[in-house]
Amino acid sequence: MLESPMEDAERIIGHGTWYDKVAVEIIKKERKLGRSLDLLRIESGVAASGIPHIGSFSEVTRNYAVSLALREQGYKTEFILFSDNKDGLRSVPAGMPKSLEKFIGFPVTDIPDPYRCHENYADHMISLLLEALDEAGVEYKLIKGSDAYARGLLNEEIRLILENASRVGQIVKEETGQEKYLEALPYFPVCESCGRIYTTKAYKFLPDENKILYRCEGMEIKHKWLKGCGYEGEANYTKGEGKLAWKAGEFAARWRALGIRFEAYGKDIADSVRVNDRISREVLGYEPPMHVQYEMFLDKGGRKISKSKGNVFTPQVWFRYGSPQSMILLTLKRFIGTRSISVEDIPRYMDELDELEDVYFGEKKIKEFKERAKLTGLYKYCWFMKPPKKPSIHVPYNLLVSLVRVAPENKKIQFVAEKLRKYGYLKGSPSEDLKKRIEYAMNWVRDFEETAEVKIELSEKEKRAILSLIDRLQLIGDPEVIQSSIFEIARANGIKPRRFFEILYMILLGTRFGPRLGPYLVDMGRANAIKILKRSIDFT
RNA sequence: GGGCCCGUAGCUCAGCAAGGAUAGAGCACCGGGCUUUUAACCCGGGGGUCGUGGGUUCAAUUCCCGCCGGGCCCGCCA
Repeated sequence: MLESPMEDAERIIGHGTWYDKVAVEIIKKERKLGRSLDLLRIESGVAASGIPHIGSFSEVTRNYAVSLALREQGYKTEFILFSDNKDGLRSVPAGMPKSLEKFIGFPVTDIPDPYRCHENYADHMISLLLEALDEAGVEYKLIKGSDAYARGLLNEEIRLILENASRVGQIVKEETGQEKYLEALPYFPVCESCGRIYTTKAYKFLPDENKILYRCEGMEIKHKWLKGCGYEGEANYTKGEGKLAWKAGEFAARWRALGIRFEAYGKDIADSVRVNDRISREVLGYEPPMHVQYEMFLDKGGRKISKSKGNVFTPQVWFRYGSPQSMILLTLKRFIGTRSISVEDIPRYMDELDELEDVYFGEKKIKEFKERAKLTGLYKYCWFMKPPKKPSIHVPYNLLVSLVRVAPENKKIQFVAEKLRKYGYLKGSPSEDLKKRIEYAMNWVRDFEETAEVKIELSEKEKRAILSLIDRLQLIGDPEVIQSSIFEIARANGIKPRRFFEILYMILLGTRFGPRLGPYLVDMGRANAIKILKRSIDFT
């Protein structure tokens, strides 16, 4: 039984992506619960303790895409970015100053910014992520954990959780086997004496005074014992003098306080989410948001990404070689499936985005309706529903790279543009977008394909040939004449032209091939070429 | 110990969510075109028991279960 195209069309949900499907499920669930649909909040929790990487970025884009899908279906949404800036520093991230070690155990919002450009360590870290999100066009409302606690946003939830601490402890034990919270309260006060947060153990709740009694005992962090200072004190939770334990109710508290209806999470925190779902339901009386679990990105390693900053694959690194939309494509096209990625994959995503654009603008025909809808939808989500009005010029990334590689240093863009015109990709002068693409390719070549000048062994015959080419170059400026001179010189010296070209390319480009040599020598500047050729003779 | 993911062309992978007709791409390989070298680019070609065994179905690469192989996460904290 075959479906007619029309019937097929009616079956497409939203824009045909699974984000649209998730949105439908959220609505279905909320209707069933009878909750208000006036404003649907979606949350993304972001860490502020390390350098934001591709995973942090995708955590946000994936949640954001769902909020857009809801909006596309006519609902009002608000996308919340919750910065976990009260988390303690557990280790010094690779590439950061060792001096930070003395702050291990401190809430990251209380640690000074080692680079002194932001108010504190957490603000510095989160600003790196926000910068990338802004460039990508994500619209969000930022809530810092420190503000939320200080303003008392979670007061009611904290009180409920502390009043029912034994129930919470029981849930944690049932779901994870961990018995810690059967004894300790699920709240970490900041030690008033030493300033650390993970070293304290909360042991008594005084509901009438909004206070929690604690001792600064110390705790095991990453297999190392972090010593406490022994101080005994009291923390007022309504003033933000501490925070809830992540695993034992903090998520749940946020969900209820903010009315969160959806939150996707990485599989690394699956246990915490499961615990929090139960706490939300059983202790706070709030049906938890719908979830989707996504897989992690793994670092393939490989290329040197950044010598100084550790080997973190950050959005900033991506933006050196590819557009924000190409990275969004990476994060949105699939949810499941652990993927190993590295910078080497960027060209593929750039090309794939171009292909999606072709489908979107009808330049590439896809017969099957559903397939077309899906790809078009994905493209729109890559632009967060604000796709360009006109298609851009699509040049395969590796073509740009090979053109840039051989382009003379001082006139890269003109050289590449001229070749592209010749190849039929370009009419007239390059657009801003194309220039940007050339820039990506330039960064790529500069960072990964910089060829050291190659020393090659030259025979006497070959040296003579190069010397006579130098003579010609000093006199002749016509590219075509130079081109034929190369053949003549090769033959005159008993060298096969093919071999001579190879030698010249090795000397000039470090490769055995290259662009048409006559024009190229002129493009790179004859004086420059002469200098390099002379040096090659001196080498041997 | 608990949980998740992957297995599709020589290689890297897409497709699988809402099952549908000869299963796709890039690289590699082979042939041709273009450039007075090469590369690039363009056209064409070969190459697949979709890991495996069952089940559901008119129909399974797609859904369900078992098995084999590879990997990841959690089991402190976040």
